[in-house]
Amino acid sequence: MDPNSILLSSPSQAFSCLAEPHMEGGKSQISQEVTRDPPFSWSQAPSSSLADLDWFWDEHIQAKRARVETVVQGMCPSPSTLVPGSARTWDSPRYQEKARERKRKQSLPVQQDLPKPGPARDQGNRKGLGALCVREQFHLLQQQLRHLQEHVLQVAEPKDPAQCPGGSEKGKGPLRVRQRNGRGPSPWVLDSDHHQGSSRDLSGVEKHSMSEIEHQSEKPRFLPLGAETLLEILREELTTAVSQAVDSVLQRVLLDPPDHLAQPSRSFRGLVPEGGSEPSSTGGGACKDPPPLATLLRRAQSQAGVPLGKLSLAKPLDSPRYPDSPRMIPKPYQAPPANCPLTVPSHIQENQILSQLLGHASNGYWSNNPPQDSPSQSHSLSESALRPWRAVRLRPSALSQQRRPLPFTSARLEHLPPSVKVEQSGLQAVPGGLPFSSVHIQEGLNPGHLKKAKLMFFFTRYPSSNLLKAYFPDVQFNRCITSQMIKWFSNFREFYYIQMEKSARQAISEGVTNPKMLVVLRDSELFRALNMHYNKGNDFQVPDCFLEIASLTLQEFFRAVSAGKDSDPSWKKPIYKIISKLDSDIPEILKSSGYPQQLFRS
DNA sequence: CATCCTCCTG
DNA sequence: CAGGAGGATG
Repeated sequence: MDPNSILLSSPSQAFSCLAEPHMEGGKSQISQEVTRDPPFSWSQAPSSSLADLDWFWDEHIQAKRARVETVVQGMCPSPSTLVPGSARTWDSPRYQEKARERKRKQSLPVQQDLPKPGPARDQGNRKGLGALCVREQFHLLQQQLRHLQEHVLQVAEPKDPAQCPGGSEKGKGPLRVRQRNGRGPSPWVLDSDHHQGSSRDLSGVEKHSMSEIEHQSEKPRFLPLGAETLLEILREELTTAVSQAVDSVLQRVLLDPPDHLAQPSRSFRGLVPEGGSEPSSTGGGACKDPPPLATLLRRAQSQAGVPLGKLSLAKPLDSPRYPDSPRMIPKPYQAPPANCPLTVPSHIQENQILSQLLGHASNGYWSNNPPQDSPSQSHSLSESALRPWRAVRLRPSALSQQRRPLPFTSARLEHLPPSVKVEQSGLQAVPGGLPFSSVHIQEGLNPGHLKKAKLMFFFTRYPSSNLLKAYFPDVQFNRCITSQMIKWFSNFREFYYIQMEKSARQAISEGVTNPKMLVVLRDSELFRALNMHYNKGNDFQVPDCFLEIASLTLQEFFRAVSAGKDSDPSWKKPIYKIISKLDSDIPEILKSSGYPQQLFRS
């Protein structure tokens, strides 16, 4: 549908048709629109509306509106001051809306089995073929472990036993240091060229199976504080690194035959045997191809970098500050090598993985500097005071600098081709009951899981239960747990959509007419609200693809409301449907079993 | 019948 | 966020 076709010269105009008591006219118009909308045929408008039903729906709608309204008003105290004519938009005349609303005929359980074009759908797992590969991978890992161990030993060597009475500081010291060193590449490697020696703590590592590393908890008592600290760090890092690496390798091997290295997507296309999941056409893409909006996205994408001609609306907003560019500076996670992660030989990747993991949080998602956007935040503060709907902004030229939504740095961590989403339930179930991935399965869900789920929401709004199982290997799934988690996402969605609708309406009340003008930026009100909700503490770098989805959602709401679709009781359904198709792949880091804990130390 | 989704409420 | 209702789907 051509966005321009729904553009209205003024927002008030958009709503005037609702406000005016054109009962008949309005109704037919709506139903027409709906019916001629092929993709959303489910929102068919049964034209049979009884008089009493009208009344019923009037109240119903009123209630609903009131809800949103209160929310909006909380943020937009005096919209009328901005656009005089728009004040009455969806506010005052809401009774008069011909509540042609028929029964809550909302079909479309949206997600359900919309064959998620996404990679993350059910994949068959191929066992057996990978045995050889597994071996190979293990060798590699072991070698790497050996190297690491060498470093460890060097550092671990007791310098002067007498100096260290005992690890009184053990609790805090390591943690502090770890946080400090969190980013850089293996810190200890740098200054560890001395001290040969052995700590019983680590000497046995190699002999035991990897998973046992975790159990080697006794710590060398007589190490100098520095060494002890390093040891502590190392041990933890190694534990997570190894388990993660092993997990990934296993997953890949189990799910993907050896030929996966060269042609990831191909190898999987043939695999998707069951689950009605259609062979993902996305190949390597993160955000799957969104059929409906693909063009829109692409357009936006192609527009990026092209100086927009008339941004008269935006300019006033931005001019007070610095030019847009600073805000657009690529975030840390715009990893350069992310381009060709899949073509890299696996062992290289393996190395990178280990070093990265050991380097801790070198995947750009973790922002150790919470005030990441501090510069812009300070601005937006004052600015938002002036502009209630700061949430939306004209599409800046630099938006979506890296349009390919999935070039996260973490791609380097991603063994699996993006299109390969492990959909099996955890690794515990690995054949042969490998001792690895000694995940401490626990009964219920803890706050860590909730937090993780929220972060996952940045990538997937409609996760399947299988996906959830795959990403929470340390959770013993049962009906209850599954439902609860699904409920979580449902709640997330609710909040998300409410925010979107709110912002869209605000934009409309501000006189915005072109949906393309609406864009969610990191310093926008909307973003802050979302970030606050899903990423309290800011310890995660919100992926750009989420911003794009958010922008899209916003635009869709804008269009719908502008077109008066919101008089249809199920007017949101089409939007839900669209959004449900735009789930992205979730980076591997989020899958690691030990993940929740890692969050809490930051 | 089971599962999931939205909406509403507390 | 959890519960529950009502509806859709397979």
